[in-house]
Amino acid sequence: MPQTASATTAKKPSRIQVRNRRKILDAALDVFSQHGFRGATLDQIAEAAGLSKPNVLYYFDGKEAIHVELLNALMAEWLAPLAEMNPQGEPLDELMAYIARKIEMSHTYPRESRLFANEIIQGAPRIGPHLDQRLKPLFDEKCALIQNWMDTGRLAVMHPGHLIFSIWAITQHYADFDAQVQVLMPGTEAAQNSAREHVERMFRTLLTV
Amino acid sequence: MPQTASATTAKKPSRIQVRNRRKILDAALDVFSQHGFRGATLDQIAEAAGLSKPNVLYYFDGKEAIHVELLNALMAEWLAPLAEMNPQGEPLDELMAYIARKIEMSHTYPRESRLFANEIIQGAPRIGPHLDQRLKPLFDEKCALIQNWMDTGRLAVMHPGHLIFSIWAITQHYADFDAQVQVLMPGTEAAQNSAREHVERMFRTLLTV
DNA sequence: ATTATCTATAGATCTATAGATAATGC
DNA sequence: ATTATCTATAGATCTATAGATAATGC
Repeated sequence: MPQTASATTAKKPSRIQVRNRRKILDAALDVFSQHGFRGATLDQIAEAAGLSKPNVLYYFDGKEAIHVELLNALMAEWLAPLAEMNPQGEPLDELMAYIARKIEMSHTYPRESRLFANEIIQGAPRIGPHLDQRLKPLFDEKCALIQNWMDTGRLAVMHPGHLIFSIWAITQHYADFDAQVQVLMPGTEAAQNSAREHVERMFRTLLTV
Repeated sequence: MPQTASATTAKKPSRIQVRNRRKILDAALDVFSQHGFRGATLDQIAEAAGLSKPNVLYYFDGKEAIHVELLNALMAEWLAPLAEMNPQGEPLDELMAYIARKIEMSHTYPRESRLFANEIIQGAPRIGPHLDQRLKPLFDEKCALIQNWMDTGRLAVMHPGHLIFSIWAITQHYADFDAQVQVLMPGTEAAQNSAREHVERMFRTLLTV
Protein backbone atom coordinates (compact mmCIF):
# COMPACT_ATOMS: atom_id res chain seq x y z
CA MET A 1 0.00 0.00 0.00
CA PRO A 2 1.53 3.34 -0.98
CA GLN A 3 1.58 6.27 1.36
CA THR A 4 -1.12 8.45 -0.09
CA ALA A 5 -1.61 9.88 3.37
CA SER A 6 1.18 11.82 4.98
CA ALA A 7 2.45 13.57 8.08
CA THR A 8 1.63 11.12 10.84
CA THR A 9 1.93 7.97 8.73
CA ALA A 10 4.97 9.27 6.81
CA LYS A 11 7.20 6.38 5.83
CA LYS A 12 9.77 7.71 3.36
CA PRO A 13 8.52 7.06 -0.18
CA SER A 14 10.71 4.96 -2.46
CA ARG A 15 12.36 6.43 -5.52
CA ILE A 16 9.98 4.54 -7.80
CA GLN A 17 7.01 5.82 -5.88
CA VAL A 18 8.13 9.41 -6.11
CA ARG A 19 8.84 9.06 -9.82
CA ASN A 20 5.57 7.32 -10.68
CA ARG A 21 3.42 9.64 -8.62
CA ARG A 22 5.05 12.54 -10.43
CA LYS A 23 4.43 10.93 -13.82
CA ILE A 24 0.80 10.33 -12.93
CA LEU A 25 0.25 13.87 -11.69
CA ASP A 26 1.87 15.30 -14.79
CA ALA A 27 -0.23 13.09 -17.06
CA ALA A 28 -3.36 13.93 -15.08
CA LEU A 29 -2.63 17.63 -15.41
CA ASP A 30 -2.61 17.18 -19.19
CA VAL A 31 -5.84 15.26 -19.22
CA PHE A 32 -7.83 17.15 -16.59
CA SER A 33 -6.80 20.56 -17.91
CA GLN A 34 -7.98 19.60 -21.36
CA HIS A 35 -11.20 17.73 -20.61
CA GLY A 36 -12.27 18.81 -17.14
CA PHE A 37 -12.79 16.38 -14.28
CA ARG A 38 -15.74 14.45 -15.59
CA GLY A 39 -14.45 14.42 -19.14
CA ALA A 40 -11.14 12.89 -18.15
CA THR A 41 -10.73 9.13 -17.86
CA LEU A 42 -8.28 6.99 -15.95
CA ASP A 43 -7.45 5.27 -19.22
CA GLN A 44 -6.21 8.54 -20.71
CA ILE A 45 -4.23 9.37 -17.59
CA ALA A 46 -2.69 5.89 -17.39
CA GLU A 47 -1.71 5.93 -21.03
CA ALA A 48 -0.23 9.42 -20.81
CA ALA A 49 1.71 8.33 -17.73
CA GLY A 50 2.91 5.14 -19.42
CA LEU A 51 1.42 2.95 -16.69
CA SER A 52 -1.38 0.44 -16.52
CA LYS A 53 -4.66 1.62 -15.13
CA PRO A 54 -4.51 -0.59 -12.01
CA ASN A 55 -1.01 0.65 -11.43
CA VAL A 56 -2.24 4.24 -11.41
CA LEU A 57 -4.79 3.22 -8.80
CA TYR A 58 -2.03 1.64 -6.78
CA TYR A 59 -0.54 5.10 -6.28
CA PHE A 60 -3.74 7.06 -5.82
CA ASP A 61 -7.03 6.25 -4.14
CA GLY A 62 -8.95 7.08 -7.27
CA LYS A 63 -9.65 9.58 -9.97
CA GLU A 64 -10.91 12.19 -7.55
CA ALA A 65 -7.86 11.84 -5.28
CA ILE A 66 -5.59 12.66 -8.21
CA HIS A 67 -7.66 15.69 -9.09
CA VAL A 68 -7.75 16.97 -5.53
CA GLU A 69 -3.99 16.56 -5.16
CA LEU A 70 -3.43 18.57 -8.34
CA LEU A 71 -5.71 21.34 -7.11
CA ASN A 72 -4.05 21.44 -3.71
CA ALA A 73 -0.62 21.81 -5.25
CA LEU A 74 -1.95 24.38 -7.69
CA MET A 75 -3.52 26.56 -5.03
CA ALA A 76 -0.18 27.20 -3.35
CA GLU A 77 1.50 28.11 -6.65
CA TRP A 78 -1.41 30.26 -7.59
CA LEU A 79 -1.38 32.33 -4.42
CA ALA A 80 2.36 32.91 -4.34
CA PRO A 81 2.60 35.82 -6.81
CA LEU A 82 -0.07 37.78 -4.96
CA ALA A 83 1.44 36.97 -1.59
CA GLU A 84 4.76 38.40 -2.76
CA MET A 85 3.33 41.87 -3.16
CA ASN A 86 5.28 43.86 -0.61
CA PRO A 87 3.64 46.56 1.54
CA GLN A 88 7.02 48.22 1.99
CA GLY A 89 7.73 48.56 -1.72
CA GLU A 90 6.93 51.33 -4.17
CA PRO A 91 3.22 50.80 -5.00
CA LEU A 92 3.40 51.09 -8.78
CA ASP A 93 6.48 48.87 -8.94
CA GLU A 94 4.86 46.28 -6.72
CA LEU A 95 1.72 46.10 -8.83
CA MET A 96 3.63 46.02 -12.10
CA ALA A 97 5.86 43.28 -10.76
CA TYR A 98 2.79 41.32 -9.71
CA ILE A 99 1.33 41.69 -13.19
CA ALA A 100 4.61 40.58 -14.73
CA ARG A 101 4.63 37.48 -12.51
CA LYS A 102 1.06 36.63 -13.51
CA ILE A 103 1.86 36.99 -17.21
CA GLU A 104 4.91 34.84 -16.74
CA MET A 105 2.93 32.14 -14.93
CA SER A 106 0.18 31.99 -17.54
CA HIS A 107 2.85 31.59 -20.16
CA THR A 108 4.88 28.99 -18.29
CA TYR A 109 2.01 27.04 -16.74
CA PRO A 110 -0.92 27.16 -19.17
CA ARG A 111 -2.12 23.70 -18.09
CA GLU A 112 -2.40 24.80 -14.49
CA SER A 113 -4.30 27.89 -15.59
CA ARG A 114 -6.76 25.77 -17.55
CA LEU A 115 -7.13 23.23 -14.74
CA PHE A 116 -8.08 26.08 -12.46
CA ALA A 117 -10.39 27.65 -15.05
CA ASN A 118 -12.19 24.36 -15.64
CA GLU A 119 -12.70 23.92 -11.93
CA ILE A 120 -14.04 27.43 -11.38
CA ILE A 121 -16.29 27.45 -14.44
CA GLN A 122 -17.84 24.26 -13.22
CA GLY A 123 -18.68 25.86 -9.89
CA ALA A 124 -15.53 25.05 -7.88
CA PRO A 125 -16.94 21.76 -6.56
CA ARG A 126 -13.59 20.58 -5.23
CA ILE A 127 -11.56 23.75 -4.76
CA GLY A 128 -14.37 25.75 -3.16
CA PRO A 129 -13.12 25.35 0.42
CA HIS A 130 -9.64 26.52 -0.61
CA LEU A 131 -11.10 29.66 -2.11
CA ASP A 132 -12.86 30.45 1.14
CA GLN A 133 -10.04 29.60 3.48
CA ARG A 134 -6.91 30.49 1.59
CA LEU A 135 -7.64 32.81 -1.31
CA LYS A 136 -10.21 35.02 0.39
CA PRO A 137 -8.02 36.17 3.32
CA LEU A 138 -5.11 36.93 1.01
CA PHE A 139 -7.38 38.75 -1.41
CA ASP A 140 -8.84 40.88 1.37
CA GLU A 141 -5.41 41.67 2.75
CA LYS A 142 -4.07 42.80 -0.62
CA CYS A 143 -7.21 44.77 -1.40
CA ALA A 144 -6.72 46.67 1.83
CA LEU A 145 -3.08 47.29 0.96
CA ILE A 146 -3.93 48.60 -2.50
CA GLN A 147 -6.73 50.72 -1.06
CA ASN A 148 -4.22 52.22 1.34
CA TRP A 149 -1.81 53.00 -1.47
CA MET A 150 -4.60 54.72 -3.35
CA ASP A 151 -5.80 56.61 -0.31
CA THR A 152 -2.33 58.03 0.19
CA GLY A 153 -2.17 59.17 -3.40
CA ARG A 154 0.46 56.73 -4.58
CA LEU A 155 -1.73 54.96 -7.14
CA ALA A 156 -4.60 56.05 -9.35
CA VAL A 157 -7.86 55.47 -7.50
CA MET A 158 -10.11 52.58 -8.48
CA HIS A 159 -11.84 49.59 -6.89
CA PRO A 160 -9.00 47.32 -5.68
CA GLY A 161 -11.00 44.10 -5.98
CA HIS A 162 -12.10 44.77 -9.51
CA LEU A 163 -8.56 45.81 -10.35
CA ILE A 164 -7.31 42.39 -9.24
CA PHE A 165 -10.08 40.68 -11.19
CA SER A 166 -9.01 42.63 -14.27
CA ILE A 167 -5.43 41.52 -13.84
CA TRP A 168 -6.46 37.90 -13.44
CA ALA A 169 -8.88 38.02 -16.34
CA ILE A 170 -6.44 39.43 -18.82
CA THR A 171 -3.36 37.49 -17.83
CA GLN A 172 -5.18 34.16 -17.69
CA HIS A 173 -7.05 34.81 -20.91
CA TYR A 174 -3.97 34.08 -23.01
CA ALA A 175 -3.56 30.66 -21.42
CA ASP A 176 -7.21 29.66 -21.08
CA PHE A 177 -8.39 30.90 -24.48
CA ASP A 178 -5.24 29.99 -26.33
CA ALA A 179 -7.19 28.04 -28.97
CA GLN A 180 -9.02 31.25 -29.87
CA VAL A 181 -5.96 33.47 -29.63
CA GLN A 182 -4.09 31.17 -32.01
CA VAL A 183 -6.86 31.43 -34.60
CA LEU A 184 -7.18 35.20 -34.42
CA MET A 185 -3.52 36.11 -33.97
CA PRO A 186 -1.56 33.13 -35.23
CA GLY A 187 1.66 33.74 -33.50
CA THR A 188 4.97 32.83 -32.22
CA GLU A 189 7.25 34.63 -29.82
CA ALA A 190 6.44 37.97 -31.39
CA ALA A 191 2.75 37.71 -30.54
CA GLN A 192 3.53 36.65 -27.00
CA ASN A 193 5.80 39.60 -26.51
CA SER A 194 3.26 42.01 -27.94
CA ALA A 195 0.67 40.59 -25.53
CA ARG A 196 2.99 41.13 -22.63
CA GLU A 197 3.77 44.67 -23.71
CA HIS A 198 0.12 45.50 -24.22
CA VAL A 199 -0.93 44.23 -20.81
CA GLU A 200 1.90 45.92 -18.97
CA ARG A 201 1.45 49.23 -20.75
CA MET A 202 -2.28 49.09 -20.17
CA PHE A 203 -2.05 48.65 -16.42
CA ARG A 204 0.79 51.12 -16.09
CA THR A 205 -1.35 53.73 -17.81
CA LEU A 206 -4.26 52.95 -15.55
CA LEU A 207 -2.40 52.88 -12.28
CA THR A 208 -0.06 55.80 -12.70
CA VAL A 209 -1.23 58.81 -10.74
CA MET B 1 -38.81 11.22 -37.77
CA PRO B 2 -38.31 14.82 -36.68
CA GLN B 3 -36.83 17.39 -38.99
CA THR B 4 -33.36 17.77 -37.57
CA ALA B 5 -32.19 18.79 -41.01
CA SER B 6 -33.56 21.93 -42.56
CA ALA B 7 -33.66 24.13 -45.62
CA THR B 8 -34.22 21.65 -48.42
CA THR B 9 -36.20 19.14 -46.36
CA ALA B 10 -38.09 21.80 -44.40
CA LYS B 11 -41.53 20.54 -43.45
CA LYS B 12 -43.01 22.98 -40.94
CA PRO B 13 -42.27 21.71 -37.44
CA SER B 14 -45.23 21.04 -35.17
CA ARG B 15 -45.86 23.12 -32.09
CA ILE B 16 -44.84 20.24 -29.84
CA GLN B 17 -41.65 19.79 -31.75
CA VAL B 18 -40.70 23.43 -31.47
CA ARG B 19 -41.49 23.46 -27.77
CA ASN B 20 -39.65 20.25 -26.94
CA ARG B 21 -36.59 21.10 -28.98
CA ARG B 22 -36.46 24.39 -27.13
CA LYS B 23 -36.79 22.67 -23.76
CA ILE B 24 -34.01 20.26 -24.68
CA LEU B 25 -31.68 23.00 -25.87
CA ASP B 26 -32.32 25.03 -22.75
CA ALA B 27 -31.70 22.03 -20.51
CA ALA B 28 -28.59 21.11 -22.50
CA LEU B 29 -27.26 24.65 -22.11
CA ASP B 30 -27.54 24.24 -18.35
CA VAL B 31 -25.78 20.90 -18.35
CA PHE B 32 -23.10 21.51 -20.97
CA SER B 33 -22.18 24.93 -19.60
CA GLN B 34 -21.69 23.45 -16.17
CA HIS B 35 -19.93 20.16 -16.96
CA GLY B 36 -18.46 20.59 -20.42
CA PHE B 37 -19.26 18.28 -23.32
CA ARG B 38 -17.78 15.07 -22.03
CA GLY B 39 -18.90 15.67 -18.47
CA ALA B 40 -22.52 16.12 -19.48
CA THR B 41 -24.85 13.13 -19.81
CA LEU B 42 -28.06 12.62 -21.74
CA ASP B 43 -29.66 11.57 -18.48
CA GLN B 44 -29.01 14.97 -16.95
CA ILE B 45 -30.24 16.73 -20.05
CA ALA B 46 -33.37 14.60 -20.29
CA GLU B 47 -34.19 15.10 -16.64
CA ALA B 48 -33.63 18.85 -16.81
CA ALA B 49 -35.84 18.99 -19.89
CA GLY B 50 -38.54 16.89 -18.24
CA LEU B 51 -38.43 14.28 -21.00
CA SER B 52 -37.36 10.67 -21.20
CA LYS B 53 -33.93 9.96 -22.60
CA PRO B 54 -35.21 8.21 -25.74
CA ASN B 55 -37.55 11.09 -26.30
CA VAL B 56 -34.64 13.50 -26.28
CA LEU B 57 -32.99 11.32 -28.91
CA TYR B 58 -36.17 11.45 -30.94
CA TYR B 59 -35.61 15.19 -31.39
CA PHE B 60 -31.86 15.19 -31.84
CA ASP B 61 -29.49 12.79 -33.55
CA GLY B 62 -27.41 12.44 -30.42
CA LYS B 63 -25.50 14.17 -27.69
CA GLU B 64 -23.06 15.77 -30.09
CA ALA B 65 -25.83 17.10 -32.35
CA ILE B 66 -27.34 18.95 -29.40
CA HIS B 67 -24.00 20.44 -28.48
CA VAL B 68 -23.24 21.52 -32.03
CA GLU B 69 -26.64 23.15 -32.39
CA LEU B 70 -26.07 25.11 -29.19
CA LEU B 71 -22.68 26.29 -30.39
CA ASN B 72 -24.03 27.29 -33.79
CA ALA B 73 -26.76 29.38 -32.23
CA LEU B 74 -24.29 30.85 -29.76
CA MET B 75 -21.80 31.91 -32.40
CA ALA B 76 -24.30 34.22 -34.07
CA GLU B 77 -25.26 35.84 -30.75
CA TRP B 78 -21.65 36.13 -29.79
CA LEU B 79 -20.59 37.93 -32.94
CA ALA B 80 -23.47 40.40 -33.00
CA PRO B 81 -22.14 42.97 -30.51
CA LEU B 82 -18.84 43.25 -32.34
CA ALA B 83 -20.54 43.39 -35.74
CA GLU B 84 -22.62 46.34 -34.53
CA MET B 85 -19.55 48.53 -34.09
CA ASN B 86 -20.19 51.27 -36.62
CA PRO B 87 -17.37 52.74 -38.76
CA GLN B 88 -19.39 55.93 -39.17
CA GLY B 89 -19.80 56.54 -35.46
CA GLU B 90 -17.69 58.45 -32.99
CA PRO B 91 -14.81 56.06 -32.17
CA LEU B 92 -14.80 56.35 -28.38
CA ASP B 93 -18.59 56.09 -28.24
CA GLU B 94 -18.57 53.04 -30.49
CA LEU B 95 -16.00 51.23 -28.39
CA MET B 96 -17.66 52.12 -25.13
CA ALA B 97 -21.01 50.99 -26.49
CA TYR B 98 -19.43 47.72 -27.55
CA ILE B 99 -17.99 47.24 -24.08
CA ALA B 100 -21.38 48.01 -22.55
CA ARG B 101 -23.01 45.39 -24.78
CA LYS B 102 -20.43 42.79 -23.81
CA ILE B 103 -20.92 43.47 -20.10
CA GLU B 104 -24.66 43.24 -20.58
CA MET B 105 -24.38 39.92 -22.43
CA SER B 106 -22.13 38.32 -19.83
CA HIS B 107 -24.62 39.35 -17.20
CA THR B 108 -27.69 38.23 -19.09
CA TYR B 109 -26.28 35.07 -20.66
CA PRO B 110 -23.72 33.61 -18.25
CA ARG B 111 -24.51 30.06 -19.36
CA GLU B 112 -23.69 30.88 -22.95
CA SER B 113 -20.46 32.50 -21.83
CA ARG B 114 -19.48 29.39 -19.91
CA LEU B 115 -20.50 27.07 -22.74
CA PHE B 116 -18.17 29.01 -24.99
CA ALA B 117 -15.40 29.12 -22.40
CA ASN B 118 -15.58 25.37 -21.84
CA GLU B 119 -15.39 24.75 -25.57
CA ILE B 120 -12.40 27.03 -26.09
CA ILE B 121 -10.48 25.85 -23.03
CA GLN B 122 -10.84 22.32 -24.28
CA GLY B 123 -9.28 23.30 -27.59
CA ALA B 124 -12.37 24.28 -29.60
CA PRO B 125 -12.89 20.74 -30.97
CA ARG B 126 -16.36 21.51 -32.31
CA ILE B 127 -16.43 25.30 -32.73
CA GLY B 128 -12.99 25.55 -34.33
CA PRO B 129 -14.26 25.89 -37.91
CA HIS B 130 -16.60 28.69 -36.84
CA LEU B 131 -13.71 30.58 -35.31
CA ASP B 132 -11.78 30.37 -38.56
CA GLN B 133 -14.62 31.15 -40.89
CA ARG B 134 -16.84 33.52 -38.98
CA LEU B 135 -15.00 35.09 -36.07
CA LYS B 136 -11.64 35.63 -37.76
CA PRO B 137 -12.89 37.80 -40.67
CA LEU B 138 -14.98 39.94 -38.34
CA PHE B 139 -12.09 40.27 -35.90
CA ASP B 140 -9.71 41.35 -38.68
CA GLU B 141 -12.21 43.84 -40.02
CA LYS B 142 -12.78 45.46 -36.64
CA CYS B 143 -9.08 45.49 -35.84
CA ALA B 144 -8.49 47.40 -39.06
CA LEU B 145 -11.26 49.82 -38.18
CA ILE B 146 -9.86 50.45 -34.72
CA GLN B 147 -6.36 50.81 -36.14
CA ASN B 148 -7.69 53.42 -38.51
CA TRP B 149 -9.36 55.31 -35.69
CA MET B 150 -6.08 55.29 -33.79
CA ASP B 151 -4.05 56.32 -36.83
CA THR B 152 -6.26 59.35 -37.30
CA GLY B 153 -5.82 60.37 -33.69
CA ARG B 154 -9.34 59.64 -32.54
CA LEU B 155 -8.41 56.96 -30.00
CA ALA B 156 -5.39 56.37 -27.80
CA VAL B 157 -2.93 54.18 -29.66
CA MET B 158 -2.53 50.54 -28.71
CA HIS B 159 -2.63 47.11 -30.33
CA PRO B 160 -6.23 46.67 -31.56
CA GLY B 161 -6.21 42.88 -31.31
CA HIS B 162 -4.94 42.84 -27.75
CA LEU B 163 -7.41 45.57 -26.90
CA ILE B 164 -10.25 43.33 -28.05
CA PHE B 165 -8.81 40.40 -26.12
CA SER B 166 -8.70 42.58 -23.02
CA ILE B 167 -12.33 43.53 -23.45
CA TRP B 168 -13.36 39.93 -23.88
CA ALA B 169 -11.24 38.71 -21.00
CA ILE B 170 -12.59 41.17 -18.48
CA THR B 171 -16.23 41.15 -19.48
CA GLN B 172 -16.42 37.36 -19.67
CA HIS B 173 -14.50 36.91 -16.44
CA TYR B 174 -17.50 37.87 -14.34
CA ALA B 175 -19.65 35.18 -15.97
CA ASP B 176 -17.06 32.43 -16.33
CA PHE B 177 -15.42 32.83 -12.92
CA ASP B 178 -18.60 33.68 -11.07
CA ALA B 179 -17.95 30.98 -8.46
CA GLN B 180 -14.72 32.74 -7.53
CA VAL B 181 -16.15 36.24 -7.73
CA GLN B 182 -18.96 35.23 -5.37
CA VAL B 183 -16.46 33.97 -2.81
CA LEU B 184 -14.23 37.03 -2.94
CA MET B 185 -16.86 39.71 -3.37
CA PRO B 186 -20.10 38.21 -2.13
CA GLY B 187 -22.51 40.47 -3.82
CA THR B 188 -25.80 41.44 -5.12
CA GLU B 189 -26.80 44.20 -7.50
CA ALA B 190 -24.34 46.59 -5.90
CA ALA B 191 -21.35 44.42 -6.76
CA GLN B 192 -22.55 43.97 -10.31
CA ASN B 193 -22.93 47.68 -10.77
CA SER B 194 -19.51 48.37 -9.32
CA ALA B 195 -18.03 45.82 -11.74
CA ARG B 196 -19.72 47.53 -14.65
CA GLU B 197 -18.53 50.94 -13.53
CA HIS B 198 -14.98 49.71 -13.01
CA VAL B 199 -14.75 48.14 -16.44
CA GLU B 200 -16.28 51.06 -18.26
CA ARG B 201 -14.17 53.64 -16.45
CA MET B 202 -11.05 51.56 -17.04
CA PHE B 203 -11.47 51.34 -20.77
CA ARG B 204 -12.59 54.95 -21.08
CA THR B 205 -9.41 56.03 -19.35
CA LEU B 206 -7.32 53.86 -21.64
CA LEU B 207 -8.95 54.82 -24.89
CA THR B 208 -9.40 58.52 -24.45
CA VAL B 209 -6.84 60.50 -26.37
C1' DA C 1 9.47 -9.18 3.49
C1' DT C 2 7.91 -5.21 1.04
C1' DT C 3 6.90 -2.78 -2.94
C1' DA C 4 5.35 -2.68 -7.55
C1' DT C 5 2.98 -4.51 -11.60
C1' DC C 6 -0.06 -7.31 -14.43
C1' DT C 7 -4.29 -9.92 -16.14
C1' DA C 8 -8.92 -10.45 -15.66
C1' DT C 9 -13.22 -8.82 -14.49
C1' DA C 10 -17.07 -7.04 -11.51
C1' DG C 11 -20.29 -3.55 -11.33
C1' DA C 12 -21.81 0.96 -12.59
C1' DT C 13 -22.80 4.31 -16.00
C1' DC C 14 -23.68 5.99 -20.68
C1' DT C 15 -25.16 6.48 -25.53
C1' DA C 16 -28.19 4.81 -28.52
C1' DT C 17 -31.74 1.73 -30.64
C1' DA C 18 -35.68 -1.58 -31.18
C1' DG C 19 -40.20 -2.05 -31.09
C1' DA C 20 -44.66 -1.40 -29.03
C1' DT C 21 -48.16 2.06 -27.67
C1' DA C 22 -50.43 6.55 -27.23
C1' DA C 23 -51.63 11.12 -28.93
C1' DT C 24 -52.47 14.35 -32.64
C1' DG C 25 -53.86 16.30 -37.21
C1' DC C 26 -56.20 15.85 -41.48
C1' DA D 1 -51.66 8.41 -41.23
C1' DT D 2 -48.25 10.92 -38.79
C1' DT D 3 -46.11 12.42 -34.78
C1' DA D 4 -44.73 11.64 -30.17
C1' DT D 5 -43.67 8.80 -26.16
C1' DC D 6 -42.55 4.79 -23.39
C1' DT D 7 -40.31 0.33 -21.74
C1' DA D 8 -36.63 -2.55 -22.24
C1' DT D 9 -32.16 -3.42 -23.42
C1' DA D 10 -27.92 -3.86 -26.37
C1' DG D 11 -23.35 -2.58 -26.52
C1' DA D 12 -19.69 0.43 -25.21
C1' DT D 13 -17.12 2.73 -21.75
C1' DC D 14 -15.49 3.63 -17.05
C1' DT D 15 -13.99 3.23 -12.22
C1' DA D 16 -12.29 0.20 -9.26
C1' DT D 17 -10.89 -4.31 -7.20
C1' DA D 18 -9.28 -9.22 -6.70
C1' DG D 19 -5.67 -11.98 -6.80
C1' DA D 20 -1.54 -13.75 -8.85
C1' DT D 21 3.24 -12.61 -10.17
C1' DA D 22 7.54 -9.97 -10.57
C1' DA D 23 10.95 -6.73 -8.81
C1' DT D 24 13.33 -4.44 -5.06
C1' DG D 25 15.53 -3.59 -0.49
C1' DC D 26 17.29 -5.30 3.75
